[in-house]
Amino acid sequence: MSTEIRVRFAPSPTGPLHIGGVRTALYNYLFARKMGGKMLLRIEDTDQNRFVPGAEAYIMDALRWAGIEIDEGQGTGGPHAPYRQSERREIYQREAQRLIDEGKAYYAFDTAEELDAMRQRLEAANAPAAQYNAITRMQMRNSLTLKPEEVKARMDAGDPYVIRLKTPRKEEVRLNDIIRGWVTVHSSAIDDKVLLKSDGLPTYHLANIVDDHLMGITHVIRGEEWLPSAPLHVLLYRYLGWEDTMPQFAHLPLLLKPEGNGKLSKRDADLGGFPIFPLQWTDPNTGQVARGFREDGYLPEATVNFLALLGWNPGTEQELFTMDELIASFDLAQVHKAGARFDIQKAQWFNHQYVKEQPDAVLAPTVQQQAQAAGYDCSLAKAEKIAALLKGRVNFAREIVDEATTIFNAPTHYDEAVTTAKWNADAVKAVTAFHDALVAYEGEFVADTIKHTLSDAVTQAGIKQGKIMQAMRLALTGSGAGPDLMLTMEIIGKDETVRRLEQALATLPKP
RNA sequence: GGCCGAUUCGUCUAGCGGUUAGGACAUCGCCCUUUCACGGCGGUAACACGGGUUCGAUUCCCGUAUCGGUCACCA
Repeated sequence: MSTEIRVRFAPSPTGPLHIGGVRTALYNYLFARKMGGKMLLRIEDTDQNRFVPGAEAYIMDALRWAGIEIDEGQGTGGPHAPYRQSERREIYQREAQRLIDEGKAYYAFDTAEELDAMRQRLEAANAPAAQYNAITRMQMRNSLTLKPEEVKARMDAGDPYVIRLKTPRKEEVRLNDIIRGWVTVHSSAIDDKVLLKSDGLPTYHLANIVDDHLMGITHVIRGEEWLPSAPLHVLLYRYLGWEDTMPQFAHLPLLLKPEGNGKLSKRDADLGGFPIFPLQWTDPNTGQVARGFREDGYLPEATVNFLALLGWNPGTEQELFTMDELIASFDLAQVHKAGARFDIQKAQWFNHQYVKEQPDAVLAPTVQQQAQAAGYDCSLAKAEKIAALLKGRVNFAREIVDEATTIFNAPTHYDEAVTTAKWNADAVKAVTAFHDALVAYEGEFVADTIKHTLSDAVTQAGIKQGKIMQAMRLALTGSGAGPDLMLTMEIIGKDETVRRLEQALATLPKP
């Protein structure tokens, strides 16, 4: 008997993966790695109506981007293939048939209209719950109420039918959730769920139990929205005779709106101006483009770190984690029970932490590309220097170029407040002296030597350096604020520095 | 509405009977810096309410309130 831990991420390919889904996948992955187990990917595409082309590929791309590795499953293969539920229909039909044969499920022929009528009738009668259950099923059209000959006749005639679970009338169903502890539900609250749809495909409830069992899943880690149907799943394991190897459940708290009520939605993302999908997604039907964390400039490491801490924490004060560190400290018992509001500011802070630690050479291509896109001429070497200068100031790599406009452009105007306050006779004298010193200077033009040249020139002119630095900055960049001036000059080069000083002297008002 | 779950600073959270209720984001102030930012230091700020249990409840139990989820031939 194997004790290997096996978990699965089982998304439905109905569109781009929601960021909450990424977190669910992440927790599964962390748990699997932590326990030395396996992470499976299964595609739950049993709803033909909701199938969206490209969604499956998107899911796999998104997981790869996040650094979540799949050990077995769709796209990877493994001993339990196929991992796409639409390709496993015979398996579900076989198990559903077994439930029928054992009297634990039955055929139902009710039409949508009949079901509607039943619910309306029950609601009108103020029934506690309008559901297809132990009581109401005897008034419906199914193999429990119809004569065997009629059931057979209908099936032979090709009448559409579903298979429903014969839920017991009164029975306590208990399950021990790893995160929440014991949860007890009375079977009367569970209705006769459809197990096999009239198109021959299973519903989630049947497919997930059958596959989890067949694939040897030991822990089901999924969103809290499944908690209400978890007792039904326990019942199914029992009826299928698999209760002794039933996986353990862990229901994760949901991601909530940044403000207001309800769970996080696409709409909140649009309103708040932040992504809700890991990768950009273009709807194949409408052509609408939804932004992604990746395209917005979030690093996968930052996104993962942010997501990991949204609902879980290690109990220590550590905030920054590599994937390996997350794996080492992850513990399902430390997952918080309540839903977490989605705070994009925190995500930005995490990104800042990671961007400033990126090697300059890694940032350089992005900077160069952004610079070129903005119409600037920028070598890779220059991009690397700019990255070094500015990466600590930004939340996103793409913002580096925004911060670098004073490097690419000579001033087109000069900040008025700074001009008024700092552009005086001493400033002109100092800028002139520095200009002249630079023209005569023949050595290497780097921050260190520039600093000395500047300092010497200004001192010789009889001026205190501190008094004119703002003016110097104004002359060179047009602004009173910005990154280190010496490094800025090094990057723009001697010729351009000299030229800008001349421009300032010629343009700024004579004090 | 029925059922299930949750409830600590504005937000993410630590806490698992006795703490000056800790950290992080955000915010404010100070320092650093020739400037801005980064960074460092510090401040403001929380146990939903009511009953129990207990020598003692943020912590355990029960109500109430509020929030969330779920009640499909969707997952």
